[in-house]
Amino acid sequence: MKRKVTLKQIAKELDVSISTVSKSLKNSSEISEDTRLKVQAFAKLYNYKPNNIALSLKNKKTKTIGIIIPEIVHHFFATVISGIEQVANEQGYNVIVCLSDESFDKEVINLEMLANGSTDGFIMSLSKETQQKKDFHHLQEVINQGMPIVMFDRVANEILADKVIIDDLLAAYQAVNYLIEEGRKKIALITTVDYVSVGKLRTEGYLKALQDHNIPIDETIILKIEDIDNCSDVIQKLIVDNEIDGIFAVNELFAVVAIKEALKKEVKIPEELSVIAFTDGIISKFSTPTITTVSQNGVKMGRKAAEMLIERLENEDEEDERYRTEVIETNLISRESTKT
Amino acid sequence: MKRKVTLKQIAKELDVSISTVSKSLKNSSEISEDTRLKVQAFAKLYNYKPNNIALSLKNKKTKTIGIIIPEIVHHFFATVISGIEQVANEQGYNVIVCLSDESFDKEVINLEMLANGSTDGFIMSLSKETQQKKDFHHLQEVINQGMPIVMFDRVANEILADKVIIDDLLAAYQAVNYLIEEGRKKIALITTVDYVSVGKLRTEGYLKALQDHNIPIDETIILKIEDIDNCSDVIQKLIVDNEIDGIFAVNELFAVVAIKEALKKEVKIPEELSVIAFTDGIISKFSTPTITTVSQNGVKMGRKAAEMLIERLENEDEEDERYRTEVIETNLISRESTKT
DNA sequence: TGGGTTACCGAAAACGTTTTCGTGTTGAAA
DNA sequence: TTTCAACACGAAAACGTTTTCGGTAACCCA
Repeated sequence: MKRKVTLKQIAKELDVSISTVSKSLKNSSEISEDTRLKVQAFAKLYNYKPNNIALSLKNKKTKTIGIIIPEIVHHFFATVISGIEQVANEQGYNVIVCLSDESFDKEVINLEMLANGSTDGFIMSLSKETQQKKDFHHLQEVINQGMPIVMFDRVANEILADKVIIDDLLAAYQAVNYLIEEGRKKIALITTVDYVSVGKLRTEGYLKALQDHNIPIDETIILKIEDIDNCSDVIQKLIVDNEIDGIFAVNELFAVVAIKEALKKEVKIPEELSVIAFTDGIISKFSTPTITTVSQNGVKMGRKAAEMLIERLENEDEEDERYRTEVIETNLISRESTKT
Repeated sequence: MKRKVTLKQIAKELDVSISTVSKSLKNSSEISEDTRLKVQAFAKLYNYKPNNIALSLKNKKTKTIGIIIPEIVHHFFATVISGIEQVANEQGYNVIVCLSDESFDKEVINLEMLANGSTDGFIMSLSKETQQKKDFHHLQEVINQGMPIVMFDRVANEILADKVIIDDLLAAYQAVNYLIEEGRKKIALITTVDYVSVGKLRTEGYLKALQDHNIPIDETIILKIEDIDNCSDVIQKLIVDNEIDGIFAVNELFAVVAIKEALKKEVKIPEELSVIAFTDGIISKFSTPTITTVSQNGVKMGRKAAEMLIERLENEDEEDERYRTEVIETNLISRESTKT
């Protein structure tokens, strides 16, 4: 087992100084061609590669991006990581991924851990608990230390930072509009609890669409679900008890459960009941019927977030305090769960 | 913006030496209580946290695990990462994720990049291209340098290293058995091209099950699919042209496409056609009908891989050359796509 | 008074780089 | 012969830690 070779070892073997070796490998004109080639040959032979840690310490740059997200077994977050990784890779950065598991404490711990030199900046989406507590001092502290943060999807208005979002309100508005224009009169909403920022915005979009079409808002067909694992009963009740003809769900899981419950009760989709879901994931594509969705381009969001972060990192001297919020466009993908 | 404070700065402020500060913070008995408390108070005030990079350089340990996988927008791989992250977190390690995109070159580049000091070891699953080329010198080189690697799922027999796998052959055998015992006589196989190690093993399991029950092997109902995106036509043809009554698919995507095509042709599932898929993902749970699957516990695989790697890292002095291959048990999850 | 402890602290090396600044040698010009 | 530039290379600092080794007092005991 041959351990990694260092400049010092090469220097010793060739009986020159460390500086000479370093310069030779960088093709410095200070060094004679003779020694230069000799050193390079030797380095190649022993497969010398500079030690990243030493470089990081010297340059005060790790070329590493920290990603902190609530979970990874989740189609949307996985696509975002994928997007981040693409541009990170192009620009010579690595990504180090931490999961908060929707926990405030884990989010804080991970952030502090990585902030001590391990990464140059962060891309993150807040945990539910953090959004509920509205406690963002950990973010602020990291920002104060001069580390840029780019937030995506679940962002905090209270924090001054670059952000990448979709227009949740507008997209929800358009989705509900779509149902209305299809002729649906009684459109239910299946959403999350309010403290999740995107859930709240999507709910607002739903309400606004109804209002703009003078459709009365019926609180009994607005379902706020906390426990995603045991939602089928309450969703079935929603469908059975009310004569709804449309459902707007803030994620595809709610939608697919709703469809399954509706089919059980022999409600025809899309003839009698039309369903639109937020987030275009794998479920919508393969469910029967396939589900019309608002597609949230995770890869694009990830790419954009990474681009914004890296740009800040590469121009750190400029210290531009004008933070940008980038809005990624969504589009409605028509499938079998709606008529038109 | 207050940058991170260092030992040196604290030392200067308090007019003591760096060593004194370091020792004070470590509660060394060498330092008088007076100075100790003074230093600690100051450090706390300025929120001192040791710089990870400097520590890594000194200790020659990064406390970081490199993960290299083919893709991340993939339920199985995401669960594995999740499992790895769990135990890494418990043990104070971070994970840095790289994607090979099924490309040999990217796998090599990522591996070499991270091997230069960024990580203490690797957990990886080979890209398709690597398996096809059977070129593993990049792995061997890293191992020779003393970095432990744990391979999972798509492993290479040629490489001596710790591995975490499932018994693909046995699991496939059992799945096909299940169909046979259900009374199915003509069972088709939908699989990948042969160079993917797990695909090959699962195919072998299928063949063995048929042989053991004296069912003749019919090559016309064995489908090897290369292009996963355009497989529906050929799968439909398989179903229509042959009077099959069972399908064993090596992943859930093939299965769900098969089910959709069958339903289109009004083939009743599971009455006329029974379907079992490998890999228990999100599709199987929410497809209609839900799909009976061989569950491959990704979280468990990830956890085990991380445990094995960390154990090696923490006992590096011992240099135990006996590599282990851990087999994670699978289980068959009965759902609606099969009768019993 | 001298020798030995003990308590407290600092200097310096080490990890592996890069880079600035010297320094010595050579050759040519004056 | 002197002077100066060009050339080739090395020493050392710096990044932020930890840890070993010394060193200097003060104290105790004989």
